[in-house]
Amino acid sequence: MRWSKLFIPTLRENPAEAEVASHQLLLRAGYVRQLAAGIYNYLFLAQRSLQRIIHIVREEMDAIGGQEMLLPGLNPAEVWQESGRWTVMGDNMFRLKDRWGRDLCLGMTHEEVMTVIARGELRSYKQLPQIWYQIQTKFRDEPRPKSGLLRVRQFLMKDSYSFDLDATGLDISYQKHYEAYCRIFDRCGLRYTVVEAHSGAMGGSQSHEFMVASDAGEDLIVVCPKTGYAANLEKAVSRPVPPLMADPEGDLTPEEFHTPGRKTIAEVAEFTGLPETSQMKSLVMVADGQPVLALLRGDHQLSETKLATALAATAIRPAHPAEIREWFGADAGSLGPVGVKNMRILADLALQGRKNMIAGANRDDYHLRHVTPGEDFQAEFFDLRQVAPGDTEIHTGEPLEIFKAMEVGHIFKLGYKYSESMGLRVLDENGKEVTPIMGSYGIGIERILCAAIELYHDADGMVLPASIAPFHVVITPVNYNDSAQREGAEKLYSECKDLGLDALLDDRDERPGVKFKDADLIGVPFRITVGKKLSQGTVELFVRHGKQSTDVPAIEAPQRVKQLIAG
RNA sequence: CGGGGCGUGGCGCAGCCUGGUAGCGCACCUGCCUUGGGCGCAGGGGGUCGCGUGUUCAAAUCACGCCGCCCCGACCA
Repeated sequence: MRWSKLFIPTLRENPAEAEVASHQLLLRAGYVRQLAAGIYNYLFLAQRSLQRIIHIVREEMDAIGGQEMLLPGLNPAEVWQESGRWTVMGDNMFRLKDRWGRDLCLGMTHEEVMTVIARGELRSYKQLPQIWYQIQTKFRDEPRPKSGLLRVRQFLMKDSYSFDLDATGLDISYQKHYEAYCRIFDRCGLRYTVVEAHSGAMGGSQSHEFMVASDAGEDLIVVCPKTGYAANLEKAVSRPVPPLMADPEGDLTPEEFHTPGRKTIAEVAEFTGLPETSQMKSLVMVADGQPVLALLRGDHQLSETKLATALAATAIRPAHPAEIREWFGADAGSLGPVGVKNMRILADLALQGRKNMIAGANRDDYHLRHVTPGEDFQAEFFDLRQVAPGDTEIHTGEPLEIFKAMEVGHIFKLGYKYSESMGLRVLDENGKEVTPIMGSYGIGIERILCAAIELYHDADGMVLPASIAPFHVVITPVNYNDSAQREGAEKLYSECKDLGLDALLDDRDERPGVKFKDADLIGVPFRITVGKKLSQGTVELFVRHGKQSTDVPAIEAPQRVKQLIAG
């Protein structure tokens, strides 16, 4: 294509609202324009790049037997009410009414609709397994869209769903997806980590996320380079650093002492001269309307996800100050488990076996010393603790690393949640009715592009992998008014096209600097520069990644580009 | 939903405190010039100053209300 005819609105300066690199560059390079918060127009370059990503996704999904469909974005309320998610999704769901006042919503994902198709048509075990997928626009009314295309309200997702006769079948479908996802992200040129993910209180049994390490990401992941352990922080387990001071020996009796104005763990630690690891942290939470007391070692953080999982709760929040006062007769800062009878007490595993610790006395400005779990109060023990820097791998004690990452894919064993609640049944080989088991698998299409930009950019712009760049190569005559250069460039352009390369001819009457800057910005991986040396039959081959430039014979240049892309 | 910031030509900003002429850089258009990293000269077009109400002789500027966008937090199948 000829640049002079294209709409590629590059910007010299960074738009003020863009914070993360991918957002800045997508705007500057003329890929996208914002229409509203979290809603973007994908212009020519973005569309090309996304189509190349989609092409890769489609090839790999087809390769594992996936069958592409296209389901409606507009859904009737009924199917979501059947699964119960009409209410569970809350404000994150875009809802609307038709002219008759019937409730509709915009699809956030398509488990329900896929299950409706399946239950209407699948009759026999002979029809299983099935893998159905689509590449489709999803709508989510995010409370806070941010970071350009990273968290938006409308986005493209490849979502697939597997239907199997039994758990063994699901394992196979799951594994197929796992491997297909690796191939997809490999082909897109991403460096990624597969982590164990929280599968939710929603009946899921196993789940992996495909994460790209980046400070622009919103997730934290825990990785052990030595053992290969990798998990989302929501799910990760670890061996905590040992307590800094041994507990006093013996079964001592709890003893109240005055702690005026000391509310935080740090203040109490300083006041008592005992480290935070000798303190017991008491957090009052409300899970599905029920109060619960969560206990942790003083230096540890509660994982609300783990607590919710332990309680099988769907909604969890910290208690309000008024609730705490009502239930405990004291304010946060002086709370503890001793004498608490009106709620469940869950304690983190790190408190198991500890004794004679410091805890709040449930009396303002008083704490207790010599508090021992199992003796002075009873608690249910669970892993409630968030992995912290310095923790080690739970089995080996090898060091763990924690870093930010963005989620580009997620695979999920759904189990029977939707097939059960929505009445999907088939007959097995004995003629007995059985409920198929499902899996659900998503890929964020735009996030692949964002992740690639976050991973591969420099001060001059994007450095996209050839597989997802909008063009493979740009042919840049230094002076388009020079007829020799112009003709040489035209020739190279058609040769590139003949080789099957996606070529862009920069036929604009611009100064060379402008053309170079623009080409660098939009991230085309290769550039053939046609200048004065053309008279000796030589052009320049510029490699965007690394910015190396070499003189090559003009007749060889297109083939060289093709080889570099293949290699 | 809590906290903070911003809204002035397409983009980036100044002007606002202390009310009175809307300004700069880039981009754009025309002409000349130039052609290896966002050239140069000259001329030119384009702005309901987010919206509304109020104060005032007079509002981009002051007050109140609303809307939008960004950031932090909460939230995030």
